[in-house]
Amino acid sequence: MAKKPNKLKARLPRGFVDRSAGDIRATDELLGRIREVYEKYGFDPVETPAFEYTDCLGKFLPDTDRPNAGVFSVQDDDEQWMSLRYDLTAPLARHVSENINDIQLPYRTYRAGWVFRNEKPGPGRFRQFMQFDADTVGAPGVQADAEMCMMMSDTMEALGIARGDYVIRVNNRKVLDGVLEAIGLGGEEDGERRLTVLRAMDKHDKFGSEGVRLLLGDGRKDESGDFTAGANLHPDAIEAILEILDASAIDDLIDYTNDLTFKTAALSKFAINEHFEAGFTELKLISDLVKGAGYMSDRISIDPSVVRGLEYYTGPVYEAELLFDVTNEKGEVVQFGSVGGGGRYDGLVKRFTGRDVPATGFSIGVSRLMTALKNLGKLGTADVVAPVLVTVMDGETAALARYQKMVQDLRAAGIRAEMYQGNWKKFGNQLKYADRRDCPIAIIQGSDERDAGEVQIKDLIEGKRLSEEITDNVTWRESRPAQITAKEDALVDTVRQLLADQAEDRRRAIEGR
RNA sequence: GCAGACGUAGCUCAGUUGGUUAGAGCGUCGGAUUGUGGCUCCGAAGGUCGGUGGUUCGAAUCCACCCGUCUGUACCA
Repeated sequence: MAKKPNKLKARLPRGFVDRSAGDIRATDELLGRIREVYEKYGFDPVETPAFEYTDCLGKFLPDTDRPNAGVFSVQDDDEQWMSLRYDLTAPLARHVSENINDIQLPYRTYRAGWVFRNEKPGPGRFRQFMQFDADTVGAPGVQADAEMCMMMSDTMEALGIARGDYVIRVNNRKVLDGVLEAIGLGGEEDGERRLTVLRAMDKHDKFGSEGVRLLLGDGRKDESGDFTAGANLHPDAIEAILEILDASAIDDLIDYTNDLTFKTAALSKFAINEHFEAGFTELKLISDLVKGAGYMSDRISIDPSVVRGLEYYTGPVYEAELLFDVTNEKGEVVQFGSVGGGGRYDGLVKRFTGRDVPATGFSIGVSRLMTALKNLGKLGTADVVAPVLVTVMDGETAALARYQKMVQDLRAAGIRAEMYQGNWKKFGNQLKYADRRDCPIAIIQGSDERDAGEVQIKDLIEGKRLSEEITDNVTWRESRPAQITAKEDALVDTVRQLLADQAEDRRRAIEGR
């Protein structure tokens, strides 16, 4: 037997997805609502390309065959390495630096875009995803950070997430640095262990206090038997860090009525140092600013356990967390974590310009947020009605022109409409097409109707309901359920009325549920 | 990256201790019905059994390696 020629296998690279009409419409709606908030705060859009020279993106340098795992990189024909952006912050720093003389600082700007990460994909975790960022560049004061927190809060509520269903948690890198210094990890040589401790703290949500205790101590073995080395901290230091993680607000840890002192048992064994105090002062200021503007701790909460962006954040860091349960398609509650975050990055522009250009900003994970909102039913249910289908019973040019005219009249009246573009000779297929496409109405005009100056208008939704009561095909066909005859010049008005009735039925069905 | 589980038609899955031509349901397409969706009936298409190599008279089945999916974990700007 002759082997069949190998057909090309149609396949998508792993970690990438095609987006459906529903996804695109839902995303557009989401982006629109976020944009409205940013615009109201006085931010302007800017867009940068998907590719950047690799060295401009940050820590990855093109000195090996592949610049690094984590980024998608290619070599240009002049042999310079370029990479797909993995966030929107580094490209913004490049844009500002390149145009520093033309940009009026402080520069308030927002942008949405696809970013790419070359890492292991998982459910709800892709190698291409969308972020929507806002940044203020050239603003040194923490009032800029406070504004970012308030804007994140407003954004959550603009998306229909009720107050109490989310919280913006704020911390400061300087506080964490101070704690690390206090427990004896302040030295140059302790960089790696500091990272280990911070990563362990970041796992608190996932593993709980006991898991973190292991990671801060000897290490932890996961359920597959794989072992993660620990930070080997002194037991007093471990307890101190766990006190921080278990606190829900900074007031639980610090007594600042007179002198600044730690309240809790283990932390009290350590001294408050300069870093800690500087960080704490900034946090207190942010707290006072947002409270002054009416944002209480149910919206923006100072929380010393927030760990983010270990590499480049220099001061305040903040993240938006959802507090309601998010379930997956199997109905299981999933660990959702944050849907957005940011912080102050005073060093990024300086890398290019040598000038101190302090900046702060945050990023919303659009794809993640959309998953959560979809499960909450807060988005994407604004259904778009499929087009009215004008069927074709006669392929003669004059007849086709007549059908086209009907379609154009409907469109001119603002009604989505299309003429059947498949093989018109099989009429049954035209209605089958309309049915599967969820068309609300089909228009039929054969020679009989044409001679009488009439059209048949078929309510496909009502017809589908009636079909449940009819069991034999002859009756089904001859009764022509939910079909009315109208004069051709009344086509648009009749369709409009029918669509309005259908919309009313849908509204009632939703209310009745 | 590390550890484990899994991989048979478009989808969900059968397939005996290794034994002839690998099956079912759903879906798709065609017909009954060339001017009416659904139901019903009839028929058809669709498979390198994830890939490669090995053991064997003989492999979907046993072995090795590779690829992919899922779970956990590491990294995550």
